[in-house]
Amino acid sequence: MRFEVEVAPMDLDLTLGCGQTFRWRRNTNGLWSGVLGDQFISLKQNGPRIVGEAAPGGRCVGESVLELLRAQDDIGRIQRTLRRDPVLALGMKRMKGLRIVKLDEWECLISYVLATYANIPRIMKMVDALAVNYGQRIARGAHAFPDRRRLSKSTTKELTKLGLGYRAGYIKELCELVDDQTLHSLSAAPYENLRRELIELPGVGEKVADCVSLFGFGRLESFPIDLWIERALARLYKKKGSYRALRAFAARRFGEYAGYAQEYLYHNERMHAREQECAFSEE
DNA sequence: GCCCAGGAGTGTG
DNA sequence: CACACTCATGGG
Repeated sequence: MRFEVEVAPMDLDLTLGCGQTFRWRRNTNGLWSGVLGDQFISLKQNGPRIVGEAAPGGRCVGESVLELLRAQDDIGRIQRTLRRDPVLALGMKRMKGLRIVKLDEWECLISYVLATYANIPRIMKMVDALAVNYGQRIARGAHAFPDRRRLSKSTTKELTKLGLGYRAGYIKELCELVDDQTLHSLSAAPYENLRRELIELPGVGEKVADCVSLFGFGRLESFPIDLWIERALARLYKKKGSYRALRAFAARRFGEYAGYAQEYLYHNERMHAREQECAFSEE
């Protein structure tokens, strides 16, 4: 079933490829494929339109894609707000098509617990291993991300063997602790409460809680600070310090759209490290 | 082989 | 509060 949605501004390669999400792959033709719910989906950008394809009978797939890509975000307004920061104002326009994604809460929580102290290729491999081994098989040999019930069937030993390392125990504990009711109630919680409750979960510290708040629960004021963001803040703002201090700095400086500022800085810093085109520079 | 990775947990000063 | 150490492993 073919569908078409409009999202503007939009850069599909940046949005799906910058390391926010771990289950979307791009082939050499620029076709992205991934899974939303129990649907295997292919996406291709055609200017302001996203042309997609899903298995026959897939319902509301277009809506799922609009949600994933946060089509309702007013990027113009967000960038006008962030432009008050002179560093971001410098090159933010070039990243207009980079959007924060909205992931499934459970998948996001598990994914970012796996993401601790691992690089992105490895995270993709771990998440994929969970899907292949415990997720429901769907179209074209693809697998849905396993829900709590399915993932509970795993053992710590199996998970370790799949390459999760010390993260295996956290995943087992999360299966016991986090049910749909928990996620539902967290969805309705104010950001600070959500963050506090996430941090109480095993394997979830401040950084993971901020990622899950941002990408899983859609809280745009969240500002996850990983090694790249630490470097960006030190290089571009001469700002160093504890997580708490950096977080307070970001909240003051970037306000309600700190999440977008974070994603711009994160992407920019990685490009800078690769000595590729980067928009923000200290000079 | 070496260094690094979208860190967290625990213990100590 | 700030450090220091451990955890387990694949990717570049």
